[in-house]
Amino acid sequence: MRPTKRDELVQKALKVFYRNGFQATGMDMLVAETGISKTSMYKHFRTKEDLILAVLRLRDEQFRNWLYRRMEELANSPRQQLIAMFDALEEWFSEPGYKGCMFIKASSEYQDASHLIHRQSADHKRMLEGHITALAEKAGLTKPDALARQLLLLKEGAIVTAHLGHTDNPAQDAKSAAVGLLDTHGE
Amino acid sequence: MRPTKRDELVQKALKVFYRNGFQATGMDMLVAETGISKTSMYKHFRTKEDLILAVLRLRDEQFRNWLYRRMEELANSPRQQLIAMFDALEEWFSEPGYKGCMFIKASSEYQDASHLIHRQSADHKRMLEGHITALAEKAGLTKPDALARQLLLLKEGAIVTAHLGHTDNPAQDAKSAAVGLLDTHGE
DNA sequence: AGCATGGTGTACTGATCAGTTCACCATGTG
DNA sequence: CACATGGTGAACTGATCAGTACACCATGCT
Repeated sequence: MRPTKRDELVQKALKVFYRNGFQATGMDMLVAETGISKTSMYKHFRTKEDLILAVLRLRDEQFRNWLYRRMEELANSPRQQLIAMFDALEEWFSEPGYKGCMFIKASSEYQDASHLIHRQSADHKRMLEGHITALAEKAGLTKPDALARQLLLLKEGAIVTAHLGHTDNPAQDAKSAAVGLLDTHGE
Repeated sequence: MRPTKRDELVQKALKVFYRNGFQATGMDMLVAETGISKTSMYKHFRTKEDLILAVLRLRDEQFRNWLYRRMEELANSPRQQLIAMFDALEEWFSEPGYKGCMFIKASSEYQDASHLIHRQSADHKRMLEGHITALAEKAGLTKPDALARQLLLLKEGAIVTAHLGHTDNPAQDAKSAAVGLLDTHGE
């Protein structure tokens, strides 16, 4: 099961969905942009929704790997890594074609909390929370779970603010706030 | 120019768009749900986009009025009002049918930063920022503009987190963080 | 050789999309 | 009375939507 057409499709569909939105992207556009035949798509995925779920799974893996790695590269101590999260975010925001968080957008387009796409987006956020909480524990901070949730509020806020684009550098605003939070959470 | 069919349409369309999303709501659904004829709609608005822009204008007015008033009702001093913003948010989040921020969703569905709908959403956030900054100034806090931006990051983060629903009480998490921030911003 | 696997291209279905057309109706005001 | 204003209903256009049907092709394994 090596690099198949299926994987190629998911990777390319990820880019198109990210650039263009989920509902706004039709299967015919996917055919045009990926060069993969519609027949083939529907052999691998029963519905468009199934394809989107696969895309979100890939994006989850991609994003978490990237963020965790980048945090480790930018700082050594767990405490500094938590802060470095916002420097990593700033890098992301300044990439050309930045269009916000795929999971926030997915939950905006598939609003119902019971919808699979919505729930899978929530799962992604939960996994992030687990990682950040663990890091806060390793840093020996008080109330690591509450702190992690607060840091992630800053992260989500920065992500949507960067997309709205009405503010200069939300990542650095979030970073300053995070530094303050870490101070009040002791050590 | 008193309560016309036009206003009625905008008010009812607001609810349908909020509940159902923008792209996912067709004009025929609007006819069915508002009881207003399609002919009439297109007499008042040249396109669906025009209608959405009118809906967003109403929502902006509605939301800011509600939030500012609620902050004043819940607290007296400017400083306490800033903190009360998060109690107001908690009330909002726990309303049945809460589906996140209409402007974040609008900018998710109309991603391009140059799109009118996207820009009008950014305008809404800018106006909020102006108000909160002024309040931070009245509270005599240091760096009121930076503080306002940070508080609003917490607000946006809480809004999307409450919609994703993977966390218990993001409003109170945000409030604790806000209290911490206010402390570091002196007085 | 035979045959399965995984892919292609094209044309189609029925539904739905935004938007238009046209004939009609109720109200109020000159 | 006449006539404008603001509304209705229903049928329509042409495009696009998700998904299907069918005939075909290339590869590789046995």
